[in-house]
Order: sequence, then C-alpha cells, then structure tokens
Amino acid sequence: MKALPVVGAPPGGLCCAPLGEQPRLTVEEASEVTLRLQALADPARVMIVSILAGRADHELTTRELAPTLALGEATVSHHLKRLAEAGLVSKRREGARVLYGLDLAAVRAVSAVLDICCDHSEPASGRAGH
Amino acid sequence: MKALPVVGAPPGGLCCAPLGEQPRLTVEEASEVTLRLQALADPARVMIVSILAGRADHELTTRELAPTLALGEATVSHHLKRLAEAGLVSKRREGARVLYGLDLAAVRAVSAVLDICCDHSEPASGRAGH
DNA sequence: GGCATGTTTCGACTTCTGTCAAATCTTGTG
DNA sequence: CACAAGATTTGACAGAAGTCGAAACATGCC
Repeated sequence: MKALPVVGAPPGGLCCAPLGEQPRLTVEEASEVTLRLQALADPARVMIVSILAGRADHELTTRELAPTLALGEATVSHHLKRLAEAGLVSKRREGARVLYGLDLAAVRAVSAVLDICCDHSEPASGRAGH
Repeated sequence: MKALPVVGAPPGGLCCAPLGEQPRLTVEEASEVTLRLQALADPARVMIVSILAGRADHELTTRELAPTLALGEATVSHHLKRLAEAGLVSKRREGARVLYGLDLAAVRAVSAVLDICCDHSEPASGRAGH
C-alpha cells in the first residue's frame, strides 16, 4: 500500500467524485488523489501555493520564492518540481527565467474531492444532509 | 521548514481562510494546514476516509478495515491513530471494540482551505497584489 | 480467575523525503 | 565566443514514515 504508481496528472483535474460518493474509491483513484495530497502536504509547498494564490498573476520564479521561504534555491526548485509533477503548478519559460504558475483549477479539484457534502446518516423519509 | 510543531488539532476545524486570501499564511498556519494534509496524504488513509464516508454511521473498527485495505491490523491501527491525531476521525470505545468515526466537518475544513475561489487577477481600484 | 477476542504498542527494517552544497545546464549579453 | 545570471540536477545525509510480527494491553464472558 506504499507504492504510488507514477500516474501523470491528468491536465483536466481529478478523476473521481468526492470521497464518500458511491461507488467507493478504487485503489487507482485513491493513488490519484493521494498524489496531489502528497504534493500539498508539506509546509513549504503550502506556503508556495498560498503565495502564488495571493498574487494577481499567480506566477513567480524559484529565485523570488527562495528568500521568502528561507530555503535554498535548489530546495525551492525541488518543491516546485513536485508541485508541477502533481499538476498543481505549471512551468513556463520566459527568457532566462522560469515562471511557475498556480493552477487554480487543479487545487480546487483536490478541494472538491475532499468536499464530502452528503450526509448518509439518516436514510429516513425525506432528504438527509443539506 | 521541516519541523511541524505538534499542534493539537483544534476540534472546531481549521484556523485559517482559504489559501490565497489576504493576508498571506503565517508559518504557523501553514503548519496547521499541513498537519491535516499529511494525515490525508497516504493511499491507505484516503481509502479509510472514503470507506467511512460511504457508510451511514461513518464508523468502523480496525479489524473491519484491515481486510478491505489488505493491511495488517497493526498497520491499520497506526493509520487510524494518525487520522485521529489530526482530528479527522474520532475514537469511541464500545465494549471490547473501538469504533473510529469520520469527522465530516474536519475533512470539509481541509477542503475549504483548498477552495481558492477568488480570482485576484484584476486588482482594479484598491490595493494591488501587484 | 482464566480464556477468547479485539486493539495497541514495540522493535526492526526499508523506503521515502527535505535539505544543502557543489556541479551542471540554459539563456541572454557584451 | 566568453561570461554572467538564473535554474536544475546530483550526491550525500539525517529524519520521518509505512509495514510487519510479536508482545502487551483491554474488555467481555465462562
């Protein structure tokens, strides 16, 4: 249950319905979701997403991020690569600089999977939940 | 940037606004969010949440989960502990069994942080995010 | 009490991950 | 071309995390 089959991030977003929807997640879907969650599950990367999200253009370079994060450029490059592999940021070359841009839709897709909205607790008569 | 100060999960939910809201995340807030994300960022745990979310009562025991996950009971116990520490599941003793129940609100809180809804692309009049 | 059932902890092992410094690669400029 | 600036890769290392089997713990029942 540790090996995450390296499944390239589908550009369009995540593959599956919110957790809790029927039918239950397959192992492949769980791996898919986990791939994005692991990409986000690091303080430095959460900060990166936060910083990018707060900017109008949602773009920054390795060099610009490094001082803010108090990390070396090599390390920041590593984090950005991980985010890019998960499809959460995009990479764009502009002359000598490389701009990393946040993919809002991809982040929202992760949010959507975690948005367990339907309450299955009371099958009673009418509608349950909200 | 690696040490996650063990910050007990506030029962009510997460502490901060969605990523991208101003002001930017502090390091403490980033750690807070990361704590929950790390708890979710594992295939086995994603499956556990999915399974619990799909049940009417949202509750199961270690023993019941183990065969479905194809993992040993010790390992499942470990995963449930991690989820509980992050406040995503609750632990309830019922006789000899221990029932773990999904905390829907906590999962939704994580979803909410990731739900970057506002597009900052046109700063128009007020403060520019440049 | 003694036993059965369910759960957790412990110890050990392996793999993964974050970090940095140094080396390498890429691009633009004189 | 040579050089400078930015970015990435490589190698190394420490620490964290997932997994299991075995031992220890908890609870209910005879």
